[in-house]
Amino acid sequence: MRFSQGVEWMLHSVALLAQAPAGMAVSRRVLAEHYGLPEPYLAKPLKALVRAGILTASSGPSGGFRLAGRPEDITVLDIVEAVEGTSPPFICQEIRQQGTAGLSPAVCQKPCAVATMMDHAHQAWRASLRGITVVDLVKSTPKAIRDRNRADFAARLSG
Amino acid sequence: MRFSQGVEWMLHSVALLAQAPAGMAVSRRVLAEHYGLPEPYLAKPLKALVRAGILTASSGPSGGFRLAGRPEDITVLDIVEAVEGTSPPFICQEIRQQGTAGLSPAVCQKPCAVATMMDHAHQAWRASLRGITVVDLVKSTPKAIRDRNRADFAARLSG
DNA sequence: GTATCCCTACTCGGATAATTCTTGTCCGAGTAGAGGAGG
DNA sequence: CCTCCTCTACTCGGACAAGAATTATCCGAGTAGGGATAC
Repeated sequence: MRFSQGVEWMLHSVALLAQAPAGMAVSRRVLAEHYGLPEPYLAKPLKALVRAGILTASSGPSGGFRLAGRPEDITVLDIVEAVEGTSPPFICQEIRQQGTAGLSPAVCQKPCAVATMMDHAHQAWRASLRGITVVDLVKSTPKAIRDRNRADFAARLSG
Repeated sequence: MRFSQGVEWMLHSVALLAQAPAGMAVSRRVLAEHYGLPEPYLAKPLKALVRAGILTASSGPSGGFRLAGRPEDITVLDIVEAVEGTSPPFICQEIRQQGTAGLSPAVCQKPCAVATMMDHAHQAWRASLRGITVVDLVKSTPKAIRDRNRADFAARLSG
């Protein structure tokens, strides 16, 4: 059980987009070069973020991606679920209703204890990620790096 | 991102094994018929539980699987991690060290904020599952079902 | 009647194919900006 | 000098292969129990 790499890529990319000057769009190519990632495949998770309403995309020269809303309103959970999907990792197959000891559907109207507890754990995981916003992510990065990113963006705007 | 089906199978199977009379071994075939599962493939996750020390296996007639320890000492987390592995779903690839904006290893001695928070969420998930034992699982099943399981095991012992 | 031996049949364990999902890649549609021509 | 038009080049989006992990399956090694036999 492992998350796709797109999760890490998008968490870092969104944090980087939050550091861009207001109104500036960052292209897929710039993101790929910034982190040394395979550029074509970045399209897949980026598109997922656009569909989820986290990013907006614009075409043409000086086009690219930018945040759709305020960084303090975007949680890490939003990003992770936009890439990985909202489906929980554990999906009850109701095996208690099958086999020689199969239970009648009448008895199984309430979810079984296994499914309930796995769901509780999943909600605990979600709550942990929902408590962190993109602003928190940016604040956690060392100031020297943020300064360098700012200078990098400024150079791109002028050049 | 989805758990393998073996997780659900083993959670139910261990709960069922906990209801068996002391010393009685339940074979793979009985488990498969009980839940209507593909019998040959049950071997894989069952073997994982044996390797993890949760179950013990015995060969020959009247052989099968039984709990290795007391049900109150076996947590749900033990079972899930025995089947799925202990590797966390998010593994930091340190992309901040790559690309044109790659950071020097000296700056990256402390894990990045993304990895730290994903790990916190994973630990919250583990803590939730660690708080539930097999005894809790059995107690959560309706009494009528437990009685039927007990009668079923008794019939198997005599017949 | 009892103890011993053998044999059958049932068990788990590892090695082996088919399928689904993630990963990686390519090319086409669309658009904004730059440059040149005309007024 | 200003405005309009065209053209270029850069962008995203969807469709297309390759590899890996999960799912599913088979057959062989080992063992415990039952039955027959000898004492």
